[in-house]
Amino acid sequence: MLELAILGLLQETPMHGYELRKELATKLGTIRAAISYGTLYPTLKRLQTVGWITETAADQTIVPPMTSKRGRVVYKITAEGKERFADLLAQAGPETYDDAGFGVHFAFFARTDRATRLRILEGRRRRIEERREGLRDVLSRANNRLDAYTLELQRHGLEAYEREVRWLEELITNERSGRTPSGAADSRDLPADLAGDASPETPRPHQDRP
Amino acid sequence: MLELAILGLLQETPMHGYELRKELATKLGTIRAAISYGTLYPTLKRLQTVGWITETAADQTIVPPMTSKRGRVVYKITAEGKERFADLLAQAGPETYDDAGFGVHFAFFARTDRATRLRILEGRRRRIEERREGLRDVLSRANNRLDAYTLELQRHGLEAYEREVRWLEELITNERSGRTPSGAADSRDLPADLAGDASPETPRPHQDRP
DNA sequence: GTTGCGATGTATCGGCCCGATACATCGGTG
DNA sequence: CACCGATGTATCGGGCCGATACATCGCAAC
Repeated sequence: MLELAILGLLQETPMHGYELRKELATKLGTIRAAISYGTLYPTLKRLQTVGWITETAADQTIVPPMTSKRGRVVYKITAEGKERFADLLAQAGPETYDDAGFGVHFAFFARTDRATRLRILEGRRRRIEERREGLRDVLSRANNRLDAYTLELQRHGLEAYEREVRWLEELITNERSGRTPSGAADSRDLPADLAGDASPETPRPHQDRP
Repeated sequence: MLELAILGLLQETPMHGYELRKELATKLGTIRAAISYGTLYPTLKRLQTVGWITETAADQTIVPPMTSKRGRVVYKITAEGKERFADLLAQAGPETYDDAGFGVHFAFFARTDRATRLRILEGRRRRIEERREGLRDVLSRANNRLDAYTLELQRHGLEAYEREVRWLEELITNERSGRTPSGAADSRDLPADLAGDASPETPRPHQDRP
């Protein structure tokens, strides 16, 4: 799942690990607080060995600091990596509907075609509905087996599920009626490769120091 | 964190692994969907080696099935385990305030004294407030750097944080005014072992459905 | 001016936890 | 009696986290 997020960000622009972590944090903020380096670097290494990203020496002309020794490492997505990213975005397995998986997929919906978006939203809704029903069963059946605090916890969780289902329903309706959340361009018309140079009103996905 | 939950359940009654998993699921339903056996059994083993629980052969007189071969294993909490459970419940570290940690602690609030409950609720509130502020910063500062879907994801996450803070605030107010969610007995007076049967009356802290 | 501190930056290690898998028994129903 | 779903115990590979270590840069305080 993290692999997908990394490929997605590197598709926008090459970065080094530290930047990647920050971008990941703002992009997925609500989904995963902040990715650990103990996760990030091994994952980057893994992505290199399978050839989806490459490691390039720091671009000295643009970014002077860290001149010697253990210099910065800039990661860049490969052509094969772009293919894999597209594949991963399009194909939705069961892990696409859990909290982390759904969040990452959703964060890249601007790069996903409408059919896939709908499929994922509906899969997610189904997943949450299942959890909601399970919780309702517990609450109705085991009402006197649980103490008040535990019940309150369940009640609060149930409310959160109900709210999420409503949210998903709204998104699904919007998708069906052709509207994206607030007018983002539909990805069907995108060049499939907008790599480094950002779209007009999407200024610098990331601002490097002047 | 899982250790705490296991000790808590075994304090109510001895169980074998399969039961434990089910009880865990209903008790923590909203927190962690269902604990994996790949987590449960190693954890039980670990708890045995440190001496907080013991493994006893299945009680044949009561539970006849699984008569031979790889029989059921019933786990029971030890005296030291009870002490550790009390310690873990009372002392709140940083991990007490993350999603999993808070959920487990909350699920055993009926066994926690009021001062500790307040401390934990306030710590959790602070934690969520921090996340909320971070998210607000992202949303206000990077409004034009993110696409509509990502923004929608953040907005939804922000709303969830705001809702949780309100929920916590309500719980804190209730605690301060001496009311537990619905009148569960304060744990100071409990016999430390109330096993299976629950509180007689379980009204709603928060009234909702008819 | 140098000292020290906070932000930037790369990397590893132990450990928790998950999903997949394997194996075995028990209580039914066809 | 054959099968099947629920019950039950257990391991393995791998993802991810928190703690930790180490190095550089920019800057402000002394």
